[in-house]
Amino acid sequence: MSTTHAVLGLLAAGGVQHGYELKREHDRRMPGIRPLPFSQLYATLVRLVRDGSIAEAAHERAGGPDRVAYRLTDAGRAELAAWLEQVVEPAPFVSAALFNKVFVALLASPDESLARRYLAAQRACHLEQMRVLTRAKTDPDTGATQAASIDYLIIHLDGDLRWMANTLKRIGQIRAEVHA
Amino acid sequence: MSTTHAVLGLLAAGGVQHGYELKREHDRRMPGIRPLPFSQLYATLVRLVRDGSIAEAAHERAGGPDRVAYRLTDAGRAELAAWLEQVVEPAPFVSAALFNKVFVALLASPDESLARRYLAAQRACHLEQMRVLTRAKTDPDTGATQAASIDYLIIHLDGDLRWMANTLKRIGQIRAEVHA
DNA sequence: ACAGCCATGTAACTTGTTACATGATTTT
DNA sequence: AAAATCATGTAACAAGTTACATGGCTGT
Repeated sequence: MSTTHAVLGLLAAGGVQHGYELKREHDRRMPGIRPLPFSQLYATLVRLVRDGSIAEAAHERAGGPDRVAYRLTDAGRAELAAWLEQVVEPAPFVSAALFNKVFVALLASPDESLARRYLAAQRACHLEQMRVLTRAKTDPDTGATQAASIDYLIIHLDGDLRWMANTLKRIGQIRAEVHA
Repeated sequence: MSTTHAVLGLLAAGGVQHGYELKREHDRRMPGIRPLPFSQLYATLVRLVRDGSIAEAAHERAGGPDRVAYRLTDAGRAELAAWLEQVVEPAPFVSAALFNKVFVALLASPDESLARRYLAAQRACHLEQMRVLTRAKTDPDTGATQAASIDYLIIHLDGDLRWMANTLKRIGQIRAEVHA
């Protein structure tokens, strides 16, 4: 879903491009987003062509391997515009590994010691990652894009830490409910 | 991944159980986690049997349709314990629809107005959801488990809002980098 | 008789992951 | 001559989504 629209966005920004170039530009222009694997990119391109959002613009063999260039179709441009007009609906449910583990830990063990132990270990891990990211943020060759992504990670890491602290306080009550 | 271990956890807690009951207990004991669709549950059970983490314990036809009861194997118990010992490694990359949209909006439009417009709309949507969740949290028949999940959602919604505010301030700089 | 819950599944599809296959050109 | 980079893909699998198929039992 996000890969799809990232590709549409890149084509909108850069005009016509072939797969390899799209991958490179994706990773270069949006550091902080996970690098796009070729296999996924090529699969996405096939789907986008099938769905009519993009079309082959040219086959070149310009002093090298074949390259297939793609262009946005009108349908693709419309699709992209529509996606950008829509807000992301906040999920009514939590889907985070962290959260799941606490509950499964409470289920799996009769007392709450396992959950406490897990929360303590996870806290240490999060704190360490906070330190790493904080250092990376102050690095002189971190651009605004990188900084925005580090910001995002730090904010949510901090959110997790606060949630874990809250949860630890009420772990006994939660345990009782889960085992009810 | 989380469904898998949720099922193992339920079997560890309940000793039991057949598919239907696992689904019911999953949803009842862990409100705040997305209700588990039957189709996904049954697919998960097949995988777990294949991988040796669970085994069929009994086929009953107790005054009703056939039920296939499952039990944890030793391998399953070990797998569950190992999973609970591991902390969740914080992701080095952002993967959030919110984040992606801002960058795609900057790519797709020559100026930053689209990104600004999106951020404003998303902010309104997030604030509204915050209001809904805050109300739900103070509801008298919200238990500790529900409260923990609402807490998680509110904290991360708030994180998003702070990130969006930060990002809005530096949107010009980011735009420049993305188009470089 | 019919609705609704109990219980198990299949099928088709999307998105993403990891690993591998193929071959050409450019750089060292 | 070897290594890196350019370029395109396939295959298999994991996890999750939506929709549909099947049939028995229970309560009104």
